[in-house]
Amino acid sequence: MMKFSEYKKTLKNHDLRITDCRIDVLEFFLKTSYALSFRDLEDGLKEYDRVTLYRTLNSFIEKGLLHRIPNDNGFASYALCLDECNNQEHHHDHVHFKCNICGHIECLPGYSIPKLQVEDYEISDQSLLLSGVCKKCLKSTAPSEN
Amino acid sequence: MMKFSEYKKTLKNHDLRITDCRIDVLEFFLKTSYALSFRDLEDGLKEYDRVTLYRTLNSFIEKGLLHRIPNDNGFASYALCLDECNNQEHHHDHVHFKCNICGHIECLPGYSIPKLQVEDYEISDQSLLLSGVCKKCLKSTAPSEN
DNA sequence: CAATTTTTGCAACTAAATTGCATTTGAATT
DNA sequence: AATTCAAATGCAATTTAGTTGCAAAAATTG
Repeated sequence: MMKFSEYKKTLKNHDLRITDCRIDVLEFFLKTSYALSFRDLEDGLKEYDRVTLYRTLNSFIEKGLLHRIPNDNGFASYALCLDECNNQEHHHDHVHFKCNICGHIECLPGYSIPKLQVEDYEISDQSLLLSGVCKKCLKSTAPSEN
Repeated sequence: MMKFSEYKKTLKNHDLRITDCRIDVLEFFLKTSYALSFRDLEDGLKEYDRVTLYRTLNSFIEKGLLHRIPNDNGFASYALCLDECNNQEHHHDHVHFKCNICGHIECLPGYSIPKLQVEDYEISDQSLLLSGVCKKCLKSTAPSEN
């Protein structure tokens, strides 16, 4: 499988040096369907120092590879940006979903935020967080119901 | 003026004991048009211990008097709930606005979020955060422009 | 493969938030 | 209004999150 060289290409495209840590972090995000918290990273990649993981997250964000999703519990999580993002510009008009059962946050790339006009205000950015029960948890909690 | 007894009533209605600190915190929120951070509280109410302020915020949230608005800078802010909220149920389908000039976050109670249907997901709550330039800052930064 | 720049890991540090506990205060009851 | 019990407060100590400085290691460039 060619994963490794794909990862390298992705990092290069975002103006990031190729290091073991960055490759592992990138892979972690790619193989996970939901947004990861710092804690998730720390638990999943014990071979790297906390500080290095913080710095990796920050450089990924700075270079447009990740975006930060603030959470009402105070712990932000992070998800891969769609291809539109880069070093210069970030576009995050997509919708996030938080499941109240499993707690995972995910991006809903297919959906975009209905543009709202607010009188007397100039709106340049918007972020929408939905919550409820996600696809997986719906299946596993009520399989017989319908 | 009857403020004081109004405050008491509000606290009682939310199943909260009446204390000096709670009255002052409630008043602070009522007299401020934007959401307050913990820091705002700490600076504005120096007569109380930080710990007490933390606990006051938490009990207000628990009893449905305040809601927490996560901020992308990591510092949440807090705003009074509309009347629908109580001990049992929280409804926060209103819109929040963050001004990139003054940094203040406010609720936009007149606006509600267009209901989004997402296939395979059960949506129970939604929160929309807009950002841009608020009414006040628009006026003060470009008074001659129109 | 040598030179230069960036990244990493460690230790120390700062700041935010929580916990335990003794004391004080609020409110229900007599 | 005095008594009682539960809840709230303040302080000290602690935990947790995140950052900074710096020397060593690794990555890029030519």
